[in-house]
Amino acid sequence: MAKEGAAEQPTSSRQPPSSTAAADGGPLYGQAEKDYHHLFNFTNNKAGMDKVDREKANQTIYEMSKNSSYFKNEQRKDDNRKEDIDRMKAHLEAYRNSQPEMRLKAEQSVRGVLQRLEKERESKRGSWWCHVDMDMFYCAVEIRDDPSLKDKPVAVGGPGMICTANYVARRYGVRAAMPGFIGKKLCADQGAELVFVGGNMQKYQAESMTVRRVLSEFDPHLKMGSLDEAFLNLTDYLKENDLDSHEGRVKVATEIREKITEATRGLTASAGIAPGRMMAKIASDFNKPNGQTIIEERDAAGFMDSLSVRKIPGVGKVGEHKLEALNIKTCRDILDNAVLITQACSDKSTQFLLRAAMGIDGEGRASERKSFSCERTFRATQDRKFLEEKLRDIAESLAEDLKSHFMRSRHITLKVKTADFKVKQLAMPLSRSTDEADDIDAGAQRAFSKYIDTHGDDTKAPPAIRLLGIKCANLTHVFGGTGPDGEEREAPKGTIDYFLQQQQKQKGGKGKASEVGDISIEIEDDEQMDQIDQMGDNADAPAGDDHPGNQLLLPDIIDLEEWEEDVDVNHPQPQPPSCSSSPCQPAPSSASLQPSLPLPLPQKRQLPQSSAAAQPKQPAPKRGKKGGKRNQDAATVCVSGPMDALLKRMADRKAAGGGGGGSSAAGGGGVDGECIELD
DNA sequence: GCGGATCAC
DNA sequence: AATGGTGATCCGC
Repeated sequence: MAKEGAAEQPTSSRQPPSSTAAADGGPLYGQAEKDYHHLFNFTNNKAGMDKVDREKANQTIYEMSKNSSYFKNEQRKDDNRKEDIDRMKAHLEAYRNSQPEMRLKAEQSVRGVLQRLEKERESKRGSWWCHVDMDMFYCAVEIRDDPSLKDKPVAVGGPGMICTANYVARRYGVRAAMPGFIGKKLCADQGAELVFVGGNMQKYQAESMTVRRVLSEFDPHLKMGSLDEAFLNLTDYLKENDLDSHEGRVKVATEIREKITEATRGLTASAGIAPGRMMAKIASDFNKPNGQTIIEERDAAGFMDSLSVRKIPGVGKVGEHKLEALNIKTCRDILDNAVLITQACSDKSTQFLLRAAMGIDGEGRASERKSFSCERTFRATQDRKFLEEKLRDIAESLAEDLKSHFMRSRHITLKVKTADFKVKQLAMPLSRSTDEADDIDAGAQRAFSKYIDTHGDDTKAPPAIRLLGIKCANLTHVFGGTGPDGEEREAPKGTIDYFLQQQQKQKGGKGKASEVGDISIEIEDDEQMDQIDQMGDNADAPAGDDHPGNQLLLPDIIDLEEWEEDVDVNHPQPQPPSCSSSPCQPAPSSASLQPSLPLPLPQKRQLPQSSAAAQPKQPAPKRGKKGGKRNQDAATVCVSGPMDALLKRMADRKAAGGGGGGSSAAGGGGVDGECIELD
């Protein structure tokens, strides 16, 4: 209620130059910030900086960004979202004015859905998940190995992009995913100098393996999300070790973190234990860094209720703003306004949001990889020859990638980003599956020609381009043939590819040996999929895969359950927020947090809160106090570092050297608009 | 099926 | 010296 007016703001969106005439006469900062700073991904809304510093940082960021093409594009996108919102609001208005019987029906339907979900939650009791998240992982490794960095603001990355920043830097407003030159300025303005450290993927991978080794003791089927985080199903471990109690969980979380710190010679981790994957993940972020949070079943609902919707993995900046336009800020709000959401969101989104708000995990099967992609940013140019060569390089890189994974692709998509940051994609089906650079290149070049043709007539030059990329999809496994150098294609032991290869050999063994040139397999049946799932834990298959983050070969032990429905969001309306305000989360009911280890965190206190259900007397183990709200004041800023790509690229370059090899593109013979023919 | 968007890391 | 790269999913055409 209320709030409605906010969306009415004129925003002057439509005319690009006039509103952005900000160049000189444009809006002054004070006003501008109100309108725009929500556009940044990294407005710090967490603790760590006091308000003054925060405003100062935001001003600096705004000043450095306001005239950039990047920022102007962000404004454009934001304006589009506002239009979406207006449409949505109109839709909702129509609903409000609809026949009472209709609304009654909708309400009953929602009630039914909520009841079903409640039942589902009930049925899933008793399973315990842990999420472990390394604190500022890359940065922590670098600082450990060079203690002189300890008290300086440090960022892993470069002037172009920051992957991870330490907590000293965060105090100046430096964030992961922030361009390095802005971070540098933020520090400089406050008399400090940001130290950049180039990353070393190999090292991080090694550390990650160390962490994994420690964790596998608690759950041999653990799933590494990325180098710096992992999900564990602790249900069995807790039972088998007689630790299935609050105290037990506290103990396990503490032990996990201590063992990690010991094994990594000083790196710290944060952990969350909860009756679900999603809640565990949220919990691990709750007391970062070097902290832990345990959520008991009886506290789960209360914990979720007070949580900001932004904490739900899958609700990002845009989703948050859309929900905010509906006046929905917390998970409790989601449930209270379930009918509204039903009307405003797609079925998928509605399901997702309601489930998430109740703390119910989505069904997540780690599916087979569906695409390979490669994209490069460079200085914007119209030089066609340069661009075509870039495309060739990318095609070669992808071909290598495909080959090393024993995959072929039958469909490519060209991606083009112009100097004004607008992105276009062009699909190009191929006539057959391929892993040859020539083929990929031919398809991409054809798509590129098409792009040029449609974006510049004879009189007007095509726009300058700052990024080119290719995505290969429609994948099939390939075994048995010969590789690029004529050697037999054999998948590395321990990989899914290896598994399938063995299977294929067995099958082939009964009749015709594996003499068949190329065999393509598509995995479709569930049984096979399950087998693949189960092999992930092969401890012997660390395999230094050249690919850092991915290669999901780790299974996911999920309780059965049929409900499909996956993860994803998509809601209706945003609003021109002036966000920033939310001082982190209130910690609801009795989520007990257990410090342990050095832990510089101040003890958090909680006031009794009207936590709905009577508070069963909870064993107050050591210190953890439960009760109600917690204020997160502390100087600690949470933000887990988004993993990078910059580093990946560095590593790739180092490892691969370079793809060279010119050779001309074998022509896309048959033309015919739709599918490019390959010989 | 395509192209645009959003999200996580 | 000018805001990254990879993979996935969803939605509206």
